[in-house]
Amino acid sequence: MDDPGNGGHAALVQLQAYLAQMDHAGETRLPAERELSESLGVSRGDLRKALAVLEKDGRIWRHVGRGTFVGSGPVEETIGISEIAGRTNPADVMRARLIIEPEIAREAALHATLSDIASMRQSLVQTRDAGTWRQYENIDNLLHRQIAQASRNNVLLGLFDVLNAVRRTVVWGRLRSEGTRPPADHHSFADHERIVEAIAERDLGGAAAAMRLHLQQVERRLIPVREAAE
Amino acid sequence: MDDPGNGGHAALVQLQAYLAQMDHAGETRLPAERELSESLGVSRGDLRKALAVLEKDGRIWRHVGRGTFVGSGPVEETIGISEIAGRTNPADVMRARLIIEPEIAREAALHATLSDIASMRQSLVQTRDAGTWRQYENIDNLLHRQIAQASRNNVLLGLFDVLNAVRRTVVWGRLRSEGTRPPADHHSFADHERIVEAIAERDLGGAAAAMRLHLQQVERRLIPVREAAE
DNA sequence: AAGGGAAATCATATGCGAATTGGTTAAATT
DNA sequence: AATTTAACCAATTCGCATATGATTTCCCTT
Repeated sequence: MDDPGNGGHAALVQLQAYLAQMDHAGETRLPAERELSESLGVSRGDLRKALAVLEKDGRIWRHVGRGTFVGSGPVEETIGISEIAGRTNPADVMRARLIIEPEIAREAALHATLSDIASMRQSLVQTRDAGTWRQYENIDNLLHRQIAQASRNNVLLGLFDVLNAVRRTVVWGRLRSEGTRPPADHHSFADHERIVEAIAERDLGGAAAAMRLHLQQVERRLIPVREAAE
Repeated sequence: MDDPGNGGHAALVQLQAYLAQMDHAGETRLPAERELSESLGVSRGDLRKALAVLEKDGRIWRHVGRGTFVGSGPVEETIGISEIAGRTNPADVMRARLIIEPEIAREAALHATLSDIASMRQSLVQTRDAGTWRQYENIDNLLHRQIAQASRNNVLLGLFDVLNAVRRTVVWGRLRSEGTRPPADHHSFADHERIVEAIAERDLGGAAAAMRLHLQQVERRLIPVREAAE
């Protein structure tokens, strides 16, 4: 039993027993390696070998400074916007918007309450009254978020917020010339109205199509034409 | 000029000048109110009135403990998974998956490299070899993420990660009975193979359809039937 | 001399208290 | 009477001490 090379195996057995006993208690974090090695009566090296096996097996999860946990690892609690934004570009952001926002509009057409729709219509008026591009963009942001909120699906709303944060980080600084204001015939005004009207009429496909059209207009404006690519 | 009631206006003018001078320097954070009021030679109360005007206008953004910033506010740098997960339910998560994952599969069919596809095929084999449900779920997770990675769109990949983290938080603890292993005729095996094959054949629509079918199977398994709702 | 274990060391993460900052209220001053 | 000033509150950040997993070094046993 004390053969060299079996020490690791013995530690693995003891550790598995410990895990089974602990898993029933609902605890997910196990003691520090220094304590556990002494508690189990095995060397820290052997304990680490056993832990490595279980980690590769996906039964535990280790992280420096935090500890060792049972299960498929503590779900990453927060995600960094800049981590995503740092490795992408405006084209990919638009692609992602074109994928999820039309479907969000579709869900909104299905689930929006009358008060949701009233809020959207109020934002529509405010976009036309915007005196500066900055004001316009704020209200435009608000309107798109109101649509996401009207989907009554907090997961979609959360994904929208992430996407929006990434977008604002990626295109940061790309401000339109200050002082000027959105022209009265700006395409977005009509686009937005079509979207809200489709939602109000519970036209699921129409809402999705209107949103898709709107985003394609924005894309065309943001990225120089590249017809052949599609 | 020293009329009472005009003090606020004077402060607003000075502050706007300060903002214009600072905005060109690229700095987004302005000094603390106590310093700035002394620096501009106005009372803190008047300064705060001016700041309130600019904030309502969307030109600056204030947050306790952090400071005051120019622009439409410092983009929220991190988003908490539990904030999303705490206000949702498995049905909404599945809904969101059904919206974005098929489209991710479509993008993957368009952009996947040969090495991407090879990795997926390897995961396919491993899912069949999984000895426990826990192992199976780990590899299943990996496969879905490989597909998202193959889209070559880091925004979509980031959104997938968020969605995945939310999913794992929402259904946390809903573990299948330990010890048993996935049956050989588990529907996911065939589903996964169809998805990967469609991606390998660059069949965009097929990949999306196969993924949608797969997720609908999973949904049916997770949530008791509710045919009438659709 | 070789192998293995214990201790030292490193890099990362957390916890806590002090300092900072916007928001609010009370006192003081003119 | 009104405004400025100061004091206080609540939320946030920052720095330092501590904890933890990873890695290296040293020493002892055989």
